[in-house]
Amino acid sequence: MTKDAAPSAAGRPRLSGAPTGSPRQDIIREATALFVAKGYAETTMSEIARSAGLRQSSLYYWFARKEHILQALLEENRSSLALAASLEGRSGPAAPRLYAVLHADAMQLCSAPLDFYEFERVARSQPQNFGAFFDDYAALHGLTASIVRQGVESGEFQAVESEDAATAALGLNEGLQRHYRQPLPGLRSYSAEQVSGLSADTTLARLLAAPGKLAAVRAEAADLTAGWNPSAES
Amino acid sequence: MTKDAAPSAAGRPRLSGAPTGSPRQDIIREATALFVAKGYAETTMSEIARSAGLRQSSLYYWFARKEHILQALLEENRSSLALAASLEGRSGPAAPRLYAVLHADAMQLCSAPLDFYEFERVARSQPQNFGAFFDDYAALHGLTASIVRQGVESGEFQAVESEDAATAALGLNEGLQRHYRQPLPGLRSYSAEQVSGLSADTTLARLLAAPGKLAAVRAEAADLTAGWNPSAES
DNA sequence: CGCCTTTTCGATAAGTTATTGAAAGTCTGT
DNA sequence: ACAGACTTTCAATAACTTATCGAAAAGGCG
Repeated sequence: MTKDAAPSAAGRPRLSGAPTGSPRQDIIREATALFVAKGYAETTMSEIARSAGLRQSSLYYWFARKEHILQALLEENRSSLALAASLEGRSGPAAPRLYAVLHADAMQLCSAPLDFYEFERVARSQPQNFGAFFDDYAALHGLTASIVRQGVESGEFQAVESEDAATAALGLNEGLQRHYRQPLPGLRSYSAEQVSGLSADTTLARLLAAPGKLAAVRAEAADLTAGWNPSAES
Repeated sequence: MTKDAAPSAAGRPRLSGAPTGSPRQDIIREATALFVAKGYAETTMSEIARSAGLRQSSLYYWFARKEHILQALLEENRSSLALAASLEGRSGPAAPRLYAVLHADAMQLCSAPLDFYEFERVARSQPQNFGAFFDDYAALHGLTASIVRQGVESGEFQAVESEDAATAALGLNEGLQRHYRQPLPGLRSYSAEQVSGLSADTTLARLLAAPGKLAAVRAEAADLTAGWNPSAES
């Protein structure tokens, strides 16, 4: 049941006559487009089925629950954690590493198919299926706090409590991604790059012992991120 | 239709025999408790009806749509805007006034019956009914930016773009309220006071030209807020 | 007493997620 | 070639949701 992708032409043919490619991937692709356009809660299984070219009840052959489609989406979005894991253990000043991690996380939050909070809501209602989500978050938080601690110990950063600083930094990322996804009426709207820059700038400006170095930190962070390939890590 | 509160004993008696006090207020009260406990989307009209002592369909005599109950809730939660409006025009240093506004806003976000993002989601789906929500937000943002600008001009703050700083400050409040309402597994949990302090501390530490003054600012802000009564303003 | 207003109720429509058993193909072994 | 197993799809339907409608049950008033 729920095989990954069977390009075989077996099974009852579709009424729509549509060419049955890789149903699982088709469903994920169409669902992603709909989630992006309308959000998770507002997208119905009937709409996904119509887009993917089969009937609503047939969807449940591939995904027993609506949340499982979301779960399949999640597993393609873990790159910022990999970057953080890589940069946490690297030598050199902490500030550019922290900037790179925060900026990459914000960019990922902005470009993900789903609003972070919508994702979190679903994850919380299905803890047994989304344990990886919370594990990843806790790991990212821990790595962020670790980089902060390194910066504090080296004197780059002011003397802050590293766990709280990490919570604030990630919370700022989450709060600001909203302003990219859903600009509030009457306020200016931001691009993903602007949101990510604002968030990382704000956190670093708060932490740096020498605030004048922010521009240099930003440039160094760009070097760290350049050529980063999430899947090419040990 | 939808009268405010008619303590008259007219109308068909309830099957439950419950004493029909002020149905509208009863419904709001019970719905609030359920929203706090389970969230808006997960609370059904049937549950609200059961708690309030009438039938599901009878609810629609008092509130034609589920969102109207939420709308009624909103109108009791506008105190931080009033504080901001009061403090924006006041003389004296900007830092304590900004701290007081941000702290009060965070406290309100934490103590509100509904998660900010859940509220925003509903508001966005019913713009004609929730225009006041967006108006209030834009007003709070404008006042916050104004106080930031005052601080920049007086030299208390670093030279920042005031609109962006306000966006970041409010976004941090919104992002952190989540950590109070729904602590993520594996991370420490915060009280409302801790969340609000962390948020206001973080923003002010980022803005202040003299970071060492944060403790003093915090104390002055407490004085500004002390004895503040939302409803006693011109 | 008959009529109007207020409030509640039951029945029901239309939409949602999810289950079930049957149908309609391909594939495999003999 | 063909019986049986396997894969995939479908229609029907259950259980739940928000919301509407007309009827019912009271009080108030001429």
